[in-house]
Amino acid sequence: MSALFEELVALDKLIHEPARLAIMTALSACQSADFLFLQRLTGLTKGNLSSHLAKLEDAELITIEKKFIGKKPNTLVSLSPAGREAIARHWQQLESLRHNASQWRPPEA
Amino acid sequence: MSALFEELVALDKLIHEPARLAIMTALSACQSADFLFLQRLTGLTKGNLSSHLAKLEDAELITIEKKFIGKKPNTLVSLSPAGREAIARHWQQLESLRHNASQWRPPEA
DNA sequence: AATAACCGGTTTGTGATGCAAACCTATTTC
DNA sequence: GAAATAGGTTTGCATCACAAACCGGTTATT
Repeated sequence: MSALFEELVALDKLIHEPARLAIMTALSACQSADFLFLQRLTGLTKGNLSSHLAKLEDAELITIEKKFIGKKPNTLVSLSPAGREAIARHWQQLESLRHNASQWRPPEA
Repeated sequence: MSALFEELVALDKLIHEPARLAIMTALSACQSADFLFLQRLTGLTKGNLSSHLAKLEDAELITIEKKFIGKKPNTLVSLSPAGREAIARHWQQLESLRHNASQWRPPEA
């Protein structure tokens, strides 16, 4: 019944935020991606991408490896197992909530 | 190509916020609902529900009518035409983004 | 060999936001 | 007539997203 909407309200905001939802969704389609690739993909500025990644890393949803390719620094981002599960689950929640809500009827006044 | 993810990043945050997504989604299934009904449905406190409604009203996505039922004040909330369109559109966006992203493949490095 | 421009980011500053708690006015209950 | 309840609004604070400044190194430019 109304558990539907309470569940909606309680969606994990760390993942729900649009930029991070985009990052996580993109990562879920590949094993890893580098910083610049993600930046171009999402259209975020470096600064914002950097801080979103930091939050996802703090939450242990992604792992970040920094190394040098030749003389250039390179940051490689990948989903952790927990992250892969979390993003899949988030989309499932949204999908089922949307579906269930579409056939929900308010209890007659 | 990457437009997918840029579109995700650009989701309307006014509607995307979980509590408001729940409010709008619930409203989309009925013509109108009163304050307490929405409060029980979403589990929000009065204060937070009130300020979320104020934001939605400012954006002209909902209309709020206050009247008295007998001696008690009563606040009736309904979607505006724009609001009805906006919430439908938001779910469509999410749905199609999720679907498209699931078959997206990163361009080979 | 300076210097300017670029690459790949991180840190900082700030305005907006979500939430909880306090408050308010009127009514009902004890 | 005091206390609880209904139906909200306002206030205060802590967090957050975004832009802009910064930074260490590298590659042109002169």
